[in-house]
Order: sequence, then C-alpha cells, then structure tokens
Amino acid sequence: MFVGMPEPISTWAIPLDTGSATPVYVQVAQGLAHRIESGQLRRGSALPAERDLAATLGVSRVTVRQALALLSQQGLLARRHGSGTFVTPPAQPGDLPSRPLSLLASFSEDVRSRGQTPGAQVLSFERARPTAHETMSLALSPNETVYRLRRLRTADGEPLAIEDSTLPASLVGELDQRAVQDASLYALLQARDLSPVRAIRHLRAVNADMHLAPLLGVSVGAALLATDRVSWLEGGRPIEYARAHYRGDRYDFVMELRGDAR
Amino acid sequence: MFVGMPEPISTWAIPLDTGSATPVYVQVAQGLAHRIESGQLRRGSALPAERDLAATLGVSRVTVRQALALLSQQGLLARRHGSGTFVTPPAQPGDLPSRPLSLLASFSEDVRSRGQTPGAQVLSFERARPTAHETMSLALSPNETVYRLRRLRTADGEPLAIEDSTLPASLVGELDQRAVQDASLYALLQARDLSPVRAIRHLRAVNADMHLAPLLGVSVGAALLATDRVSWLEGGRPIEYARAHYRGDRYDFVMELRGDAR
DNA sequence: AAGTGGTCTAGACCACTTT
DNA sequence: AAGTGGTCTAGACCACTTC
Repeated sequence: MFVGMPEPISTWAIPLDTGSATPVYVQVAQGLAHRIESGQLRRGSALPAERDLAATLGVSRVTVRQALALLSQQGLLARRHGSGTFVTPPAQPGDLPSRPLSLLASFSEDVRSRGQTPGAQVLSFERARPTAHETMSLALSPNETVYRLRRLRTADGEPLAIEDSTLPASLVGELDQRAVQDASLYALLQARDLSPVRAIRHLRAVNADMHLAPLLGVSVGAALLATDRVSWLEGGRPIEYARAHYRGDRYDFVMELRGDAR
Repeated sequence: MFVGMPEPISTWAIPLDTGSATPVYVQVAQGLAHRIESGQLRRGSALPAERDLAATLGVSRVTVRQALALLSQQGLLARRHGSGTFVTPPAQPGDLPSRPLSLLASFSEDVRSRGQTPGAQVLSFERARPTAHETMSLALSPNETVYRLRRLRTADGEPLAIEDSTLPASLVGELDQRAVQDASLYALLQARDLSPVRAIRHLRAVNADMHLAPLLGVSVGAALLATDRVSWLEGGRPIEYARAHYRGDRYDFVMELRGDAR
C-alpha cells in the first residue's frame, strides 16, 4: 500500500532466519520489542497495518498476528479494532511517583491519597447463605446469612478494581442497596460503630479471566493484582471478607516494613 | 480417530451458534471453562486432541487452538508439546493454607517460614555504574559504583522468583561471586553489621515478558507479582534496592495491618 | 468508501513424547 | 511408528473506525 510519505517502509525490515530454531513469529516479536524498548518507537505511535507488515517481512498475516499477540500479552502493544496497533510501553517501576503508604485504609481513602477521585458502581447486592469459604473466613455459625456486594471501583472514572465484599448479616444489621450505593462501605460501618482495627491481607498475581476482563476493560490474560482481606473488630469478631482484583497496569500496592531484620 | 473406549465423544459436544455475535472460539472456550469450573473435568485430566476436538465440533483446528490458547492464558489449561492438553485449575484463594506473615524478612526466611527449602542460583554478578533509577533509589552520589546481582530463587528446587539486587559498593565493601553464591544475601550483610531496619516495598502485577518467562518456567503473559523494595540501615542510609518477580501461581504475599480504621 | 483489526477455513509440515 | 501440540501458509469474509 503506497501512502503519501509516512515512514520509509525499510524502517520496518527485520532480519528473519527461516531456518532458525526460534519461530519466525518470535523473531518478529523480538525485532519489534527491541525497537520499542530502545525508544525507536515512541509511545503511542502506530505500527504498520498487519497486511503491510506481512508483505514487507515476507510472511503470512497469521504469523504477524501471532507476533503482535505475543507483544500485546506483554503489554507492549495495544490493538484497536478498526484503528490500528499502537505502542504502549507499560509503566516502569522506576517512574512511579512515590505514594503514601497503604495502611488499614479503605479503597476510597486509598485512591484519594493518590490524588484521584474514587467511585463505585454496584454490580450486584444480595443477602444469601455463605459459602464454605466465607463461613470459615468470617467464623460464622451455621444458619447465619451474609450480605454479598460486588462493586466496580473506579479512580477518576476509570475502572480500577472489582471488589467483592461479604459481611455477616447478624453483625451489620439491616442493609439495602441504597445504603451501599454511593458512600464508602467503611464509612457506613463506622457510622454503626463497626470499624475494623485489624486486617490480614493476601496478595497474588493472576491472569484476568473471561468474566473479569470485560468488567475492568482489559483483555483476557492481563495481569491483575488479586487481594483477599479479612477485617476484625476490636473484640476480635470478623466484620468483613473482601476480595478485590486490581488492574495491574493502574495500581501498585505500597507497604512499609519496620523492625530489625530478624 | 477411533480409540478403544476412552470417553464417549459426545461428552465433548458443545452447542455452537455460528451466527452469534460471540466468536466461535470464545464459545468453545466458555464451554470448556464451564466443564472445568463445574468439576466435570478433573484436575490433570487430558482433553481430546486438537484435531479430534475440531472434528467433533465441526470447526477448524486453528479455531480450537484459539480457544485453548484463551484458556491457557487464564491458567485453566496446560499444554504439553507432544503429550497433550491438561486441566490445571489454578489455586483458589480459599484453598491456600494460612501462612505466617511477611515482615522485614529475606527471601530465604520467607520461604523457610512457608515450610519449604529456599535456594538460589546466581545468573549474573557485576560491579558497575548505577542507572539513573538506582542512583535515585539508593541516594547515591555521582561516581559511586554498585554491585548488581541477579538470582533465580527457588523453593524446594522449583523456580519461584527472579531477584535483582543492587547494593552501593561503598557501603558493603568488597564482594565477589563466591561470597554471594550460596548464602542468603541478608546473612552476608548481617555479618558485616549492615542489617536493614526499615524497607518500603511496592507490589504490582505484570505479565511475564519474553526475557523472564523462560527463566521462571512459565509461558509469556503469565501473571507475575512484581515487587520493588528499598531497604535502609539504622542511620537512614539505603543499603539495598531489590526488584523481584514472583510466579503468580506459586506465591502469595501476606501482610497484617493494625491500627484504627482511620 | 477505504482502511483497519478480528475471525475462520483447509491443509501442510515440523518437533516433541510416548509406545 | 504413532500421536500430540507447534508453526506456517494463502485466502476469504466480517466488524469497527475514520474520513
């Protein structure tokens, strides 16, 4: 395809060794990755169309797509249907602004402390019987019921996390969807004198599955920071079990550790 | 392919709506995911060969491969070249054993506290000029040099993390590869009276890139828990900057939070 | 309307694992 | 030797975005 004068096509030439042990699509991916990491391809710049790349490299379009998929999985590229493929070097650890430390803070406080505006959108709300896992985590007795709340959490309007909260109904009293819609859940608990004083939080990294990916606006397989948290009241009774999945590209978790090395 | 009597092929039938808005490969993936999540497919059980699945479903093999790739990205399936495709439901948060809390502990202590045996394999060791990021993190003055150490960290012999450590040469004194080979780095520092008393740690979730994936024995795109940590001595001087990438499927990070809710 | 990425096909050959 | 997943091709049509 001849266009006016965009970029010399020769810029996109990548030496390919078809007889090599490393697959062609990996060679293509490495070639492009090198251009990105060395700064030859600026953030946001567009790649040639798949068909053009295939033609200049002398490989099939499917092979080019395999290479682009590989780089997209790594977060180096973003593909926009009908528009093009663009360079999106992921945020480097080094260029993160130093942020306040996360303590026993709610999502809202956490986001606010980062200088952004928190938001929530209730995806589901129900009163139900607890699962086996919830029963154990919240130290429930048989026949107790729980409130279960799923919210999309946003920062400056952008999806940041999916948060699933479970609270023992017997402890929090009556709760309806309206009460939980706008305000911070912690603020609501605080109003009822149910502020947690201790929490244990697990953090893991997982790949986004088909259910979570569309909710967060990421592609399947994107890295998510998954956290499980159980919070206790002063007296030692569990008040909340919360599981959250944060977008890996939009969130980092900060903690401070003190004490002597042992 | 007719084999003896493995599984009725009809078990693998998935209703496909070729005219639907959702792509066929997604439908296939959802059908398989449902079987896995509902427990119809036990952990470790093998799927039919790609060619067989394609034949029974009436789609091309490429389409089947797209579906399997999707599930593989989510960690539901493991594909073994020459052997087959197997069900590997990822560890659920709920079925993790409760583990001791991570404090200001070294990797070795951390792994040991989980009841496993830590190991290390030095991938590279050098004395060099610091990068701009290292200079800032370690508060170095110009012209200072650093030791840079890259190690594969293992638990019970299995790859668990890649750890990149940077230490100011002026502070730690002479260091050679032998000294750093077997022992814990923290133990070595402790011997020189250089135990950190405070650290700040950032955690994020990232997708494994082409460099890290093979080192950790995971596929490109697998979720990794990335941590950045700066440690300080009693006097407030930075003694170590460490970046680690943990396998998301083998590691979870635990922390305890105290204080009143505010 | 033109250009882009997304999906799908049918077939081929290679590389690895198991028997 | 047989069966498996891995790679690659050439071509087709669809869906979305931009002009």
